[in-house]
Amino acid sequence: MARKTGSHSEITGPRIRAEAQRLFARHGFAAVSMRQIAAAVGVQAGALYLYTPDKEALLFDLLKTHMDGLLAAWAEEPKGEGARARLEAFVRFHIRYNLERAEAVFLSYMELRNLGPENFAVIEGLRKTYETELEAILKAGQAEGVFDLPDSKLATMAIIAMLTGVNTWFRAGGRLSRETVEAIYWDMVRKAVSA
Amino acid sequence: MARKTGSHSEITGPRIRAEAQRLFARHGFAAVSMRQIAAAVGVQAGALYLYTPDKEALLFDLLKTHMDGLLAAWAEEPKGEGARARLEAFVRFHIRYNLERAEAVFLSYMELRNLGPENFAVIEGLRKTYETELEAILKAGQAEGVFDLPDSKLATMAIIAMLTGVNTWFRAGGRLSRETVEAIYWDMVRKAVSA
DNA sequence: GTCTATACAGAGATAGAC
DNA sequence: GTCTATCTCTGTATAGAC
Repeated sequence: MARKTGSHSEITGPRIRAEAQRLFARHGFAAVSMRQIAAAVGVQAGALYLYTPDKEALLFDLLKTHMDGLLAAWAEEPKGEGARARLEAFVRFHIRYNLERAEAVFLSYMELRNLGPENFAVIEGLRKTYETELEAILKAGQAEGVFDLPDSKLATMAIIAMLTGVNTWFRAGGRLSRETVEAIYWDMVRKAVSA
Repeated sequence: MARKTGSHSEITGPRIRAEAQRLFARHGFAAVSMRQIAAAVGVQAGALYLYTPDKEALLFDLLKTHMDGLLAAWAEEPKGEGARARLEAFVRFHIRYNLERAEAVFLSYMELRNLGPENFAVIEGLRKTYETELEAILKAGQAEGVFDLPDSKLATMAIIAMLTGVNTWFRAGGRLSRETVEAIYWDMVRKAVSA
C-alpha cells in the first residue's frame, strides 16, 4: 500500500491538539487512546509522536495553553474604576470566557491528576495566579468599604466555584441567554459580598 | 502453591467497594485496573467477579449508594421552621455531609461519564431530586417574602456549586474549622438570596 | 512527515482446579 | 470463595521503510 499523502506538519499539529481536547473532554484522558486521537485526525498512531513526546505532554500542552490564554485575556479585559466595577467585570468575564471554551475548562479541572508533579505544579501555579486576581479585587473592595466579607479567601473560592459551575448546566439556545445569566450571577455575587 | 485462605465473602464485598472508591477517587476510574483493586483488597483479580458483574457495575454501585445515602440523610436532617431556617440547614448539611465523604462526592461528579446511558440516568435522576430539594426551599422563601431571587433555578445551581466547591480546598486541621466554614458560607448564601 | 509493522505491557474477563 | 492460568483485546511507544 502506498502512503496516503505527503507533508502536513503545519496543519496536523493543531488538529491533533483539537481532537485530543475534544476526546479528552468527552471520555476522559485515561479512557482515550493515542490510536483514537490519530484516527480522529486521520493519521496513524505513530505519527502523533512527531508532535508530542508522549500522551501526558499532549494534555499538559492543552492545559497550559488554556491557562495562559485565560490570564492574558483577563489582563486585557476592560475593568472600569473601583472594586465594584472590577468585580462585575470579573464575574462577567469568567462566565463568558469559560462558556466559550467549555472543553478546555472541563479538562483543566478534571484531568489535573493525570499530570506528573512538575507539570501539575505549573498548572496549579497559573490557577493560583488567577484566583489571586479575584482575591485582590475583594480585598480592595473591603478597604474601600464597599464590600463586607467574613473571609476574602473563602469568598474567592466560593465565587469561582459558583461561576465555573455555570459550565455544567448552561446550554446555548436554552431558556436564558448568556448575558442574562451573567446579570443574574452578578446580582447574586454583588449581594453576597456587599457591605 | 496452596491457596492462602478459605471463605471471607461477608468481609470481601465491602472491602472491594472501599478500595475501589479510594482508588477511583485517587487515580480516576479509567486509570484503575481490576488487578489494582484486587491487590489492594488482597485477593486475585478473578475473585472480584464474584462480587460484581463488571467494572462499571462496581462504579455504579458506589455512586448509587452515595446518592441514596445523601438523600436519606437530608430527609432525616432537622430543618427548623420557615424557609430561612431550612436554607441554613441545607447549607450546613451539604458542607458537612460532603466533607465527611470526600471520595464518594468526588467520584459522583467526576466519573459519571463512565456509566452507560441507563446507569447514568439513574444517578442523574437522584442528583436532580437533591437539587429540587434546595429549589423548593428557595421558592418557599420567595413566597414567604424572605428571599429575593432573580431565578430560583440559577440560584439553586449557584448555591450547590459554591457549597460543593468547599471539598476542593478544605483540609481538616487547616486555618478554619468546618463549623467556621459552614458559618461563613451560610453568611454569603444568606446575603445572596435575601430580600 | 507519514507510513507499516511490531514490541511489549497491561487491560477486562472467564475456566476450571482445589 | 479463591486460586492459577489463560484468552483476547487494547494500550503506549518505537523502528525503519519510503
